[in-house]
Amino acid sequence: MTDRRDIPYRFEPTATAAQLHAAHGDLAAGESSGVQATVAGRLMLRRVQGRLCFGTIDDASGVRIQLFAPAAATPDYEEFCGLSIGDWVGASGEVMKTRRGELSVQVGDWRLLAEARRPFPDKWHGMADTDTRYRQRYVDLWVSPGTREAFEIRSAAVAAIRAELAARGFTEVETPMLHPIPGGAAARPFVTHHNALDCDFYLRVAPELYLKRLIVGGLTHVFELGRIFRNEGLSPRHSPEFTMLELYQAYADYTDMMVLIEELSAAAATAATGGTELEVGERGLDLAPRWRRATMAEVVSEFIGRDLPVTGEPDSPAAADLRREADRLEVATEAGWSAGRILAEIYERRVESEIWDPTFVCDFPVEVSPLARRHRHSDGLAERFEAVAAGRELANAFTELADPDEQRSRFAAQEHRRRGGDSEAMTTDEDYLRALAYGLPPTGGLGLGIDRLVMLLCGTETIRDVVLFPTLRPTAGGGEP
RNA sequence: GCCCCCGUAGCCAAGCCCGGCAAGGCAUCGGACUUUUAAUCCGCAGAUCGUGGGUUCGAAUCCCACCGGGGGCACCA
Repeated sequence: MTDRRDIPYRFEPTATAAQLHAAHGDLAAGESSGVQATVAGRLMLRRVQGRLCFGTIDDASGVRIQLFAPAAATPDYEEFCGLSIGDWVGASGEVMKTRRGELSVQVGDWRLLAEARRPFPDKWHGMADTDTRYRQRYVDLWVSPGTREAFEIRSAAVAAIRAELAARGFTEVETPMLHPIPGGAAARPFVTHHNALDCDFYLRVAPELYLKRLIVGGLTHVFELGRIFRNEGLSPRHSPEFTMLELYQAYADYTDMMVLIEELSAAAATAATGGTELEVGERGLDLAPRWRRATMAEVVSEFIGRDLPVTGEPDSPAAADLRREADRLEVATEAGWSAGRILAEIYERRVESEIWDPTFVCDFPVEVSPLARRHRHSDGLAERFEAVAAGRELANAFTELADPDEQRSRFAAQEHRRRGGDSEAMTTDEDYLRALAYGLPPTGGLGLGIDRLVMLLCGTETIRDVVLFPTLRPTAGGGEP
């Protein structure tokens, strides 16, 4: 005789709930299929009615299926009725529809697969406390509608991006996460220590400088899709660890990167949601190419309502003009900032969040773009853009700066800012300069925030909804008793 | 780091302004029920009201500090 409480070492379902609904959904109410099936999942609902018991299990296949257990046919019926909501159960029997037309497996045999020793949340209200949802995601995934879906969207989007890049001949690589010199982005790093080498390392803030070393090394199409770490504030749009697609393509420039971002984003949206038209909050958004291209000067001028100067030394009339606008918009500036720096500040603080439809904001001031090549036509600007949608930055890209001498002077300018108290300014990476000295061909590169893209696909306002285990302050002992 | 809001049973919650026995629902436990769909009906039990201090005859409620979360600012993508 089977001990139903004896957990088996192995269990073999023959069908998922989704498969059974697809194969037998057209059975008439009260009809039996004659087909045997074994299903397994978590018991989400249970209705005992005297000599009949109905259970609803969720097997994560997207739909639930009912277990129909008549006392006369179900072994250990009393014990079956005693199963708790949240228990994992496997059941075998004929696929049938009840008189009320609910597709079910009539339980001819069953096993307990795991006991829920802690009670599951309310079957109707679910889990409302965000703290508990994030800390106990293993419960949230079962009881909160949409949680699992968000991570399926995320998985589909990432898979689509990898497939698109493979089809274009890109090589996926993995570069160090432990960096002796933090580089590739203006951000404060996490610091850690290696005992055997007795030296500090920084968790990477960007893989950029390593990936460009690979272009020097002849890997002409490379990308890395992985976690990066920035020791900065948390917000609905910022997580200390987040996922970035970073990509470099030899012989390409930033206009090629625009096309690539459009195509990758549209492919990810289509794979994950079935189309490029999305709903974010109350508003619609379409990721289909072709996205708007506008210069930073244009979008800021539009916002303010008149043409603005773009470049100028700190003491120029252009800088004074922009400073007046910044003051009027209550954007703080510092003495010694060039016109471009002020323009970029106004853009970041006031304009970016107002841009809704997907837009490439192009031609950043060169002084805020230390790794981007100077614009081929416009003095004082760099061939750099950010992709913006729904008021949020999605991606950052440029035509890469390849000249080692100019790169050295750009690093020097960053060092100067660092000495001035800017803790996010870059430090000089001598080995990177050496790599450039071996020759970096014309190259386009991009960094695309995967979490931000998935947020658009899910229509959510908070990054924690697309991160399985968001960073939270640890609790004593790692959890409640 | 600063500002605002929140924290009541395993879960969802009322009560808090205006101090006076801590509602209700789900889950659990016991009972009834042979086609349920958040099953229904009857009954039992379950609460250091986030933690600590203060005011008061009396504090979930008012005050202070701390812990945790959310939002905003700052910083950034």
